Amino acid sequence: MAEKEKVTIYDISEKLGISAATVSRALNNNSKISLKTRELVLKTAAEMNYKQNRLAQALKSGKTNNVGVIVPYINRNFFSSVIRGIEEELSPHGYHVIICQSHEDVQNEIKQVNTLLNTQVDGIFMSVAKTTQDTAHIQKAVAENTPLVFFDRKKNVPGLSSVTIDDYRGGYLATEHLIKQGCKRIAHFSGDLDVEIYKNRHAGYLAAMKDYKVKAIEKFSIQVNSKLESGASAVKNLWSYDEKPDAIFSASDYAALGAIQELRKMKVKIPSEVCVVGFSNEPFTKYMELPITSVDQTPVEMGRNAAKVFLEQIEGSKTLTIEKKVVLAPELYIRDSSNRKL
Amino acid sequence: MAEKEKVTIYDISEKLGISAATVSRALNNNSKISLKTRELVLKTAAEMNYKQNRLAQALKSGKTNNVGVIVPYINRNFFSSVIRGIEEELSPHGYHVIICQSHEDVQNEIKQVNTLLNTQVDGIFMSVAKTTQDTAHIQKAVAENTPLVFFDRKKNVPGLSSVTIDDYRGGYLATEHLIKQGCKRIAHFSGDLDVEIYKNRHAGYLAAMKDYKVKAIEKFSIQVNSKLESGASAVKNLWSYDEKPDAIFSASDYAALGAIQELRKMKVKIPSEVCVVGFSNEPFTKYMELPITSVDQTPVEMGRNAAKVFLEQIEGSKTLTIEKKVVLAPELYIRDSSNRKL
DNA sequence: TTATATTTTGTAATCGATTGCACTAAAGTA
DNA sequence: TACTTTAGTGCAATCGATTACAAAATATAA
Repeated sequence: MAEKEKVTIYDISEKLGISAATVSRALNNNSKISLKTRELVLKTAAEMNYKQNRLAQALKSGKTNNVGVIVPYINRNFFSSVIRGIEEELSPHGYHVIICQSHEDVQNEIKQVNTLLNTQVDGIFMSVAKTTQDTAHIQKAVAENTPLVFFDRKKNVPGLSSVTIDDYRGGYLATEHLIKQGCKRIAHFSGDLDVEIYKNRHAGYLAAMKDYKVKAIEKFSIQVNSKLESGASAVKNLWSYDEKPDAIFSASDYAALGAIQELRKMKVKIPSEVCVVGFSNEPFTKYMELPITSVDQTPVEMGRNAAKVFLEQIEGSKTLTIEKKVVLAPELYIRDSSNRKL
Repeated sequence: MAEKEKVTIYDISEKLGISAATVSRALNNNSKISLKTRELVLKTAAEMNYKQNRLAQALKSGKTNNVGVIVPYINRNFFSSVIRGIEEELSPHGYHVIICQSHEDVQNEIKQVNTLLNTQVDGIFMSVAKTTQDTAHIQKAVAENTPLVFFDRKKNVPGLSSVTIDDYRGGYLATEHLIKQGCKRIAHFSGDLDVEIYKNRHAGYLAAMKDYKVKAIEKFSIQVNSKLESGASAVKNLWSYDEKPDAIFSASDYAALGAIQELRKMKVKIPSEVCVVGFSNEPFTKYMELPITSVDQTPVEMGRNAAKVFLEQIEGSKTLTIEKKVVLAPELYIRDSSNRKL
């Protein structure tokens, strides 16, 4: 009904008796055009409620002002926070953010990259799926000259930038803190060591142990996944040994929580007998009755930084590929689960 | 460098010595075209690695295959879960999801609606900002014939569909549960009663009280916001009275948690002396040592349903506007904070 | 075999904005 | 006055795909 007819530059040109080219030039505010015509056009355009057709513009220029973000799941606090950062940094520059989920599966990831490239996004942000090994689909972006920025979980692909946190440092900080609490037998719950971030957290743990001359007991390093049960069963496992840990540094907050719950059942006192530190600073960690110490990954900042890297890339000369590796400093939030000085 | 030349239908038509129109028809698989040519074209297209230019297509057809979602903040669990539902339902249909944040501010909301309409999205999903009163910007979508589906927080605009949960029922269920636990003096923490969802939860609370002939004490209804402190101070307030509540139904999980923390400080036993029920089923509620009973809003389902409504709208006849109000049933997750039968 | 119906294909316009090139008119120079 | 600049516009092609209409090719009927 109301079906507003869309106003085009042709409507304006007709109304003013000038060519559409002139209208376009006036609107774009640059070329050589007389002040008089420009003002007339701008005024008329406003009166007629003209709105640029961004599709036509995109077709002509090849620039869509859309970027894509690929994450495993959008409703994980960490990822949605990164996306928030990206959106807030990019939105003032006129970009729209398209979100895609890989469901932690390479096949989906490949599909998503392809459709994003096909819709001609101006850039792609991604945190790769845990299982991603081959990077052919990612290199396609390079081949098509579409900037791609990794965040958190990256792959080493020449020409591509990344924004990550210093997981090694995060692991180091957490472990150092435990050592300073007087802990001597510190266990580590790591994620899949084939995934870079977990490998680095583990390395940070080992480095701190070494620096402070605390013996790292091999069987105290246990691989878990991000589930409560996984942390719980790791604890059962550890407590079956004669020599029991007096601290746990878990690369996952969920596993840390599972561990705490299990320890409670076993009447082990936290933090006096065992200190626990998690990783990610999930919202729940600070709400617990026994708030959990955790390493914060500053996800919103990560998103903002990824966006900035993208903008530099776009605004810089197109031919020159800059490969920028931004590494953010994680922050340790010390809470009751590991604070003996209460 | 590699800068792959994009293959167009003209390249194919040239290679095969036929017209681009024929190629287009073969690709679109519909019109009358000989089987022979179609197969030849499809084969060649595949060989040449042809990819449709979605921009050109969008310009011609006016359909972008993009939809926009406007939420207050994307990194709130509820909203990101709804978005997940929308994405998962729409992605198989070839749609991309663009996300926008209103930051709970009408001015931003207006801006977002406008830029989404300007980029010609095929549809808009939104949960309005708390402060939104005027709906002129929303009616603009109606005027431009762009389907708009509200979820959770809606406005009454003729012609627009919505997917919400039955907040009234949620409030009723929570209150009924408390009554069945034997509670007689049930307090209610409500949100801003100008906001429909909070009004309805409140109404559900009152209705259950009435149905079960439990006296609703006026001063036991307190307006809070979604902050821990707000819940804590509401408790202080309530406990200054001679007659103290023996249950709290909070329309916010955060306020419920704040209340629990305050009650703990006051050495009030939960659930034996006071039962507490929250609303939203935030992830943290189930992780607490004293897990909190809460009303689940089935956000992913809400997103899926909103997407379905949109698809119906799109696929149905364009002229006929269907106004569909989907109301989902909330679910009460009973946990220790209100379960006396432990 | 010729006339007619039916497929199949091509031509050209269209979606809206941008831009190289050409042209006009006004200003500047000798 | 005659000639060169230069500012300001218009023309028309372009970005790629779609589609009404016309034309050609093929099939069917008489």
